[in-house]
This record gives sequence, structure tokens and C-alpha cells, in this order.
Amino acid sequence: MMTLTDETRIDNVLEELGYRVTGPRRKVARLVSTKEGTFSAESINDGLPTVGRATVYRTLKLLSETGILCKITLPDGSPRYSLDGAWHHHHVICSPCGKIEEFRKPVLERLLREMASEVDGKILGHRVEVYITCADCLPGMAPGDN
Amino acid sequence: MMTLTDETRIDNVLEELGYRVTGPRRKVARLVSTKEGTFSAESINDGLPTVGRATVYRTLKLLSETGILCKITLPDGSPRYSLDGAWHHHHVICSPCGKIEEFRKPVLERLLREMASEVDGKILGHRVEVYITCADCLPGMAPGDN
DNA sequence: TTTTCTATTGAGACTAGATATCAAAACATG
DNA sequence: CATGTTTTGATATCTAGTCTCAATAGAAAA
Repeated sequence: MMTLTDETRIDNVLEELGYRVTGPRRKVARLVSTKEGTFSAESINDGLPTVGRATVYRTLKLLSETGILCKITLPDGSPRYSLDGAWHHHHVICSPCGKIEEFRKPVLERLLREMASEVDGKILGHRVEVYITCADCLPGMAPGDN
Repeated sequence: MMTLTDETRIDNVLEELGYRVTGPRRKVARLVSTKEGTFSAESINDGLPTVGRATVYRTLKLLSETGILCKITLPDGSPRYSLDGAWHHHHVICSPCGKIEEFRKPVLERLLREMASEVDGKILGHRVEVYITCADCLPGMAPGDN
């Protein structure tokens, strides 16, 4: 979970980038900071009836662009947000419960960067997602459920 | 591009899985087989005014589930489909033009499978996407565009 | 502190991509 | 041909989000 210092970190980042730190933005940041694992944009919207829908989406986008949040895609295609560590990383996502963990795998990064020579163009970036059934979800599964 | 034999392959796959090979499904398969690189579901829908919208989506989903198509996510989140090789692979996607290439990287697979020991649960699968600016798009780019 | 100017906001319309409903049509089989 | 199951298409609905635009808030200047 995000700490108080992370909340002020959001203010700082926004300020440094020349964005105003406003009431609505602060509300979104505060709610976001209470979330563990992944959450949908709508859950933020529902939690802040006094903040406009557009503003919620705008702020989530802003926070994603500044690297505070990151947006991931579940296997079924539905988008989720999560608090983002400071470094480049990827995600391990539990399909049943949506819990996510970050992982870093320098070997993987090197491997993907090395593809530069095999690829006919310029590499812009990459995305890696690993889908699992987490330990908490395993016991509850009917045999054969997968 | 898909060949004639691929078209009959679709029929076979559907039949083997117990689905009927119907007119609408055949139309979708035929149009899909003419597409190079990625395409949107809507482009299939627009190309087949005689086939219902729902049927188009249903069929694309079916073809994805049977492994004939695969659905990828562009960096901006918009979904695309592409003809899929027979084996497990990932995608190199040109962000400017949407052209995609499949790639296989056994080392990568092994690496991701090896994570099983580091992960507290059961690995279900993974997704890797590499975003590039392809050689064709590079020259057209204004310097600094990136 | 009042003015000024720009950034931000919220209401609401709109879009893309897709799923749900359900009666009608198409099929396979007896 | 009768029967029961699949599939279909029209339409409504949904999710996730963007766009527009007038009203507002905030920062900086006067």
C-alpha cells in the first residue's frame, strides 16, 4: 500500500511537471493510494461521487503518464490500474482474484533489448504479463477447473 | 497471408471441435484470411454487411479460442486481431502502422516458465509484446518524433 | 485585493468494442 | 417430414473511455 510519503510524492511529481495540485486530483490520489493490487477506473469513480467522471479518467491517465500508476490488461482484455514501483518492471497477475505483483527480471530485459538486432526497425518498448492462479486461489478451485 | 489450405483448415478445426461450419462463419473466415498484419473487429464487420454484428464478434472469438486468430493489445489499449501461426509465439508490433510480426524466443519461454519457482501459485500463461517503429515507418518520421 | 489569464473541472453527449436477449431461421438426425 | 439443437441477426445494453464546452478555481500581475 502507498504511504503518506507517496502521497506527497504525487504532489511533487505533478508540480514538477507543471500540473496544478488541485482538490479533485488529490482526492483521486488519496483513494488510489488505499487500493491494494489492481483496481478499475470505475471503482475510483464510484468511490468519489463528488469528482466528475472525466476528471477521474483524466487524472488516472495523468498518474499513469507520470509513472505513478500503471495500466495493465487482464487476459480477457479488461484494463486495470495498479500502483507502480519506481522502476521498469512487469506484472504477475492472478486471473481468479486479480491480485498482482510486480516483477523485475534483468535477464528478460536484456533478452528483449537484444532483439533490436533481429528486428527491422527501432524498438520502442515492451510489455510482459504472466498470468497465474495464486496460492490463495488454488485451494478453492474445483479439481480440473484449471 | 492465409492460403486456401488454411481456409479448409478453419473448417476442419471448427468441425473437429463440434461447431457447425456455417455460411456466416465461412464468410468471416474468408475475409479474415485476406487480411495482412492486424485488423480490427469492426473492419470485418464493415466488410460483411450481410453478417450480423454479434455473429462477427462471436466468430472472431471462436477463431481466437481455437487458435486460428489471436487478439493483441496495442500500447494504447486498442484491441486487434491477427492470423496466428500454429505455435505459441508473441508479437512485434509497429506502433505507427500497426503491422505485426510473430516471434518465437525459446529462451524467453524457458525464462518465463522458470519463474514458476519464484511465483507463489500456478502459472497459467504469459503475454509478451514488443513495440517498434518498423523500417518502413522510420524514414517518414520527423526527427525527434519517436 | 482586484484583475487577468490560463488550467482545470464537471455535466453530458458521444465513441469503440463488445456482450446479452430472444425470436426466427438453419441444420442434423430420427 | 418432424423434432430438437445450433446458430443467427436485430436490437438493447454494457464497459471503458474521450470530447465539448461553459463555469470555476488558481496563480500571477497590477
